[in-house]
Amino acid sequence: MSYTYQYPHPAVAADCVVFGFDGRELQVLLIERGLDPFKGAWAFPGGFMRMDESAEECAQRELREETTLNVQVLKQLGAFSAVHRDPRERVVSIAFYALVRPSDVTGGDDANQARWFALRDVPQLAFDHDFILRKAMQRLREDIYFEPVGFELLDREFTMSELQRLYEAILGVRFDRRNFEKKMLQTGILQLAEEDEADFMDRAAPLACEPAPTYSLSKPQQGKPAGKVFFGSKREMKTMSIDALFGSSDRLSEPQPKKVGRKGRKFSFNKEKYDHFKQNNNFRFEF
Amino acid sequence: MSYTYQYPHPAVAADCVVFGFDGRELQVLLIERGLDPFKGAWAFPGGFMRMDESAEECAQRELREETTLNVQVLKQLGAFSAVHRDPRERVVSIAFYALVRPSDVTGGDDANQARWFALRDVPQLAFDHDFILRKAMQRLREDIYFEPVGFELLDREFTMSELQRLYEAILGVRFDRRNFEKKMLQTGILQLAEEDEADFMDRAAPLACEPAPTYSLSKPQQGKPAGKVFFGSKREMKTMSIDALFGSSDRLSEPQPKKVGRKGRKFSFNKEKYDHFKQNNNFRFEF
DNA sequence: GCAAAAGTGTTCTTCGTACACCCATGA
DNA sequence: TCATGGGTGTACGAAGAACACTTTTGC
Repeated sequence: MSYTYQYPHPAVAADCVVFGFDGRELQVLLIERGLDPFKGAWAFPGGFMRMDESAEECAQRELREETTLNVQVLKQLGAFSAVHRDPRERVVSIAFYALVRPSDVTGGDDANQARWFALRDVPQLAFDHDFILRKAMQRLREDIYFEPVGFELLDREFTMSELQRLYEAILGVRFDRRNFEKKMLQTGILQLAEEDEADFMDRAAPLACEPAPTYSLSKPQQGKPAGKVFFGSKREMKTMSIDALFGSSDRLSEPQPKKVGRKGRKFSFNKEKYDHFKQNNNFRFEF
Repeated sequence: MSYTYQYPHPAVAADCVVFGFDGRELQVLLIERGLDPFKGAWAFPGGFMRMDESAEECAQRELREETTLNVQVLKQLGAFSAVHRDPRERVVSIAFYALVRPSDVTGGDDANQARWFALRDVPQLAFDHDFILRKAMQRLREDIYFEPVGFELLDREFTMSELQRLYEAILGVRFDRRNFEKKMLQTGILQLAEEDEADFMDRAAPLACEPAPTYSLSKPQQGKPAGKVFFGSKREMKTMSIDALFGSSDRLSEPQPKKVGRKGRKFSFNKEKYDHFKQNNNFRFEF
């Protein structure tokens, strides 16, 4: 079978940058290439677009085929169209990124050569995928200003410090614990997870029927609108380049604790508010 | 001549959304289509990508050919790849947007069917270009948070209210004049245009050799770092949809003064700071 | 003269930020 | 017992937001 056109056409492919979070570091899902070019090198899942699917559908399909991952939401990073980015023929790649939870992945690791890499351990990638990864990181950092991102990356319940570590991993900054918690709760996007909620009621309710006023921090302030939320320290951020996230700087290597959060109140996202923020892009997050 | 491939390939095109500002309204540059499909309809300048150029180069070239405009900076909006977006064959379009100054355009209107449309007057467009325009507007509104945008859209010298009108046109909000000026000057990105600077010295210097302290507003505060800059009223913004900018809402139609700025101190951008902000994306603008 | 725009400061309130001590857990 | 992390509140300063009157200009 062959296909003939009056003018030359490039091939069009879709590639997919999948981010995960193991509670400590940001990770990326890669595939080991089994064929030339770049045989043996690592690359993003992806492949050529069919004529009856959009680029997004293609990315979704390839991801499913190559990693067994079923991802609902893909965000387009853009088209990469440098003339010689593929040695075989002219290929324009449309790249996407996706966020997945650790729990969604553990089951389906049937894929032969799919593997998670911590961002700092990512080897040199095939094609222009290093470049694409950089773009994806940039984009993730930009998006986090306007959209809460944790819901897709964390398990349903998480501690405040897990959430904080996620933000720190993505932005490459460290926040003051108390301020982080304060501002995160101010948004009203978080609620105590059920168990803890029950626990909380147990402690608070036996004597008084109303929620103990001393725990007002634990409950999202329903009355007030969420308002702006700005985090952390400008100075720290300014001096931190995106390279830090790739391990080429050692700024982030120093504070590397051994174990992940021991105990702590569990939170979950208020789905309604979360979706609202996602849709309206009115969640703000400043370093 | 014909080109044959083992697998089907889509055609790849680049389209270009060019924004301009006439001092009052945001405008878009459109081309009347001379051929089917959509003959007679308006569309963005654009065309098919050659094998020896990137999508960006293609957009640049097509823009030059169709409108005689030479645009340095194109920003990619993304790829549009819906299966049936072009009735002829499968076409993936990579869209860009550009900002140009009125003064850069007046000269070269050799292009037959190129025309500026105020955003509210844009007719229904060919292909999925309506959709692309919406994306472009969204993107422009997002970008304006992180990058000063005026330099590319305003003439070298402009009054504070021209700048304000530009921001209002893009964001679909109205700002308090005094607060807008205050915060804009705080950034240090503006300076008095030369004539006015001279005028200012004339008035201030004859008696005292030092700049008159009463005019401190007129000079960017060089000492302090720019810091964050947030504008306007949250409430107004919240209730204003992007539709307002397309004229489907009448919120913006009411306050429509007849004439453009009469007189006022002229400002220009401090090129150095401007480029710095552009590069580092550390300019912030909040409604 | 009249309508529209330009020029100009202050006050109140909100929010960001910095910061320290005690307790619980697990090694 | 020691190290790590969790839990909690306050005080200061910066910045946003609201706001009115006078002068100038163009018609």
